[in-house]
Amino acid sequence: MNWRFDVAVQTPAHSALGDVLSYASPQPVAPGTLVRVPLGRREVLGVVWSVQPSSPDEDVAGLTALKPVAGALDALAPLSESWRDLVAFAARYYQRSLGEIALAALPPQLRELSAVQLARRLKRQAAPGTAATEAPRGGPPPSAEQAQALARFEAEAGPFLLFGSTGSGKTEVYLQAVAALLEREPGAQALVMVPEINLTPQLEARFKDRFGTAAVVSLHSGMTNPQRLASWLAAHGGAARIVLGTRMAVFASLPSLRLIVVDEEHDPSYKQQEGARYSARDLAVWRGRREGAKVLLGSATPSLESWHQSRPAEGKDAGGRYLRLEMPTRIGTAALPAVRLVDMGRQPPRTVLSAALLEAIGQRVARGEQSMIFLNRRGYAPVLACGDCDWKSECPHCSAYRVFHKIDRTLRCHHCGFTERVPRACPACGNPDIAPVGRGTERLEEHLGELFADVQRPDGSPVRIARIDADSTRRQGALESQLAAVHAGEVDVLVGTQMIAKGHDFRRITLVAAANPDGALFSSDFRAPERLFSLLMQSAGRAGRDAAYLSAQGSTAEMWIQTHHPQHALFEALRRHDYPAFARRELQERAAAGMPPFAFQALLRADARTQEAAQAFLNAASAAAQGLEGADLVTRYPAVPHAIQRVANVERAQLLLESASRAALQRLLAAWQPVLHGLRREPEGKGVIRWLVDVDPHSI
DNA sequence: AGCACGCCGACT
DNA sequence: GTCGGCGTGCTC
Repeated sequence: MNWRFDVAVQTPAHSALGDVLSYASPQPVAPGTLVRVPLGRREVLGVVWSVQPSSPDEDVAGLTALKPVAGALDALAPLSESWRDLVAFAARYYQRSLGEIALAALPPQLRELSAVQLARRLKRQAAPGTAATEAPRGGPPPSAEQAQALARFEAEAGPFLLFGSTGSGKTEVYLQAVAALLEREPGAQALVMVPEINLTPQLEARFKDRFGTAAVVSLHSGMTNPQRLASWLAAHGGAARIVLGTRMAVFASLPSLRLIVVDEEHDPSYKQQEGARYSARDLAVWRGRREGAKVLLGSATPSLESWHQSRPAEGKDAGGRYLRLEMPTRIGTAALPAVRLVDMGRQPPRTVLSAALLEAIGQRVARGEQSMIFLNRRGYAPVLACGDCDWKSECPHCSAYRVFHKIDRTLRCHHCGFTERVPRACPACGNPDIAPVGRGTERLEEHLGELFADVQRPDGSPVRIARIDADSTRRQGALESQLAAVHAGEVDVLVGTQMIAKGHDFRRITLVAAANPDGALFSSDFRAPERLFSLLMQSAGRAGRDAAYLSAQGSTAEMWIQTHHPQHALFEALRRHDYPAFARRELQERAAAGMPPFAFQALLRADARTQEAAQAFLNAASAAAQGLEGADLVTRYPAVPHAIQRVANVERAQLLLESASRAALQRLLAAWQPVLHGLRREPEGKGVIRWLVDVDPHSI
């Protein structure tokens, strides 16, 4: 008897190959087994998707003889059917090949290991891991709100949206939910996801402290390949009770998965922005339902999708599918910071930091407290311009300005990386008077130094100003050491981009300011206000985290916002820390405009040498979509240039699809895929470098 | 995507 | 005479 294996291998997204390739084997294995198979001249790792008896002369895809499987990694338990379902769903939903998702979900080192090496590795790992899980240490007694949220979590099926303000103790709820699960079911597994690698160490410490070192493993791209393999094997073998990780962890093999936590579920990092553009949060919800695991999404500023999905039943509306748990009170800390709006229209022209804000920061410096100022623009100035002619520091390769970095006197393109030394004089007219326009974090840092030159700390020493952004933290470990300096009180005023807004528990910061957040108010990106609100709420949460410190100082926590639109509803809601009010308004606008979450979107993007070629491909694709299944329920917009039209001499264009029916959109995308592949060979596809489909795109 | 094969310019 | 440029095409 001979067997035919259909195997998922890492076939490229744009190849004409099918989802699975067929191989022959004299022996059957269970689906989900990892195998090595020949592919062209190389040998690659694959996942067996199905196995069936076959005759040796069987004809598959025009081939008369199948190549034999090179070997099976059968020391490893096969990947479960539910895992394969998750991979298959993600591949289908995000329009990628099965093998691409499946292989990306496995630790990279698995590709290099032979069956023998793997077996040895498994034996080594199994030995120490057999120790029984330690009994979890008890946590602090839950607050009334936490207890109530936990009680509902235990009683209902979910999925749940835990809406808890910063400092309300969401993490403690996660810990207790996991503790209750493990007490009831000692063999169960929990998956806990966070948006960023930087946030895993502190969370890992808390979980290990509660559940013991052996029970917890991490899974993220900052780990070395051997570490990742070890964690993955511990999860797959069931030895790890708790897996902490970033979005990639949603694909971890977890045979006894019973609980999935998605912390900061609104965070854009959950959406992968290259390759397979999946949303780990959405896949977590899907996976939870498929595997019967409870799903707990948590945020102080939920995504409007999740907020809408968790709306209570009202009148004729049956409500959303999620259950909302609310924890409005900040515990163990002072009240939320007072929000002060500064009307920049009433300030002298060209004011960078208003007199009132400077005064407030100065007072805090004098008291030995810390302040933090956000500006979402790194570098010294976003543009350099000639005073005589109309020369500006455009990037020759992109449709964007190069940013002036004073530190090394360079003009740097933040899109393609093209860097040159700053010219001595205008390259166009020779005028030596070329000047920076606008402000970045570098310039703000310098400006503050001048403004506070005479301000003294309590001990009479000069004020200490520091900056944290992608430039200051380029070196390995630089972020950690700079954060440590802030924690140690070695900094009085911290300037930075949004990277300092997230998660850091600074105890002595009492004032947070947003220098210039107006850009997002009238952005062409309809999600910009949502991101701004969440960023400002999160930033506000950095101030006054330690109530004891505040009262000892006789100080209060403040969040300052400099804006030309102090009456804007977004700031009004922020002033009252009222996310529900913000969400209500925003959802009304989205509903009226027929935008997500009231409609579903997908983008077709094309990159080409010329904008015409990119658009020609998209328009041909759009025309070819006419009449395909689902097309009647999907609106196809005309092809337009991307917001940043040219990057590294590649022209980019995109076409938006929108439908009130997710199913119709999915049907159209599925039917479109072969058409798009075919189009590349046609004259319309000439000059197209690549194309891609982005389902539920984040920025359009 | 790899990794071949394949057909034209400057070097030991 | 060969080393090597990346264009085109295939992988069960």
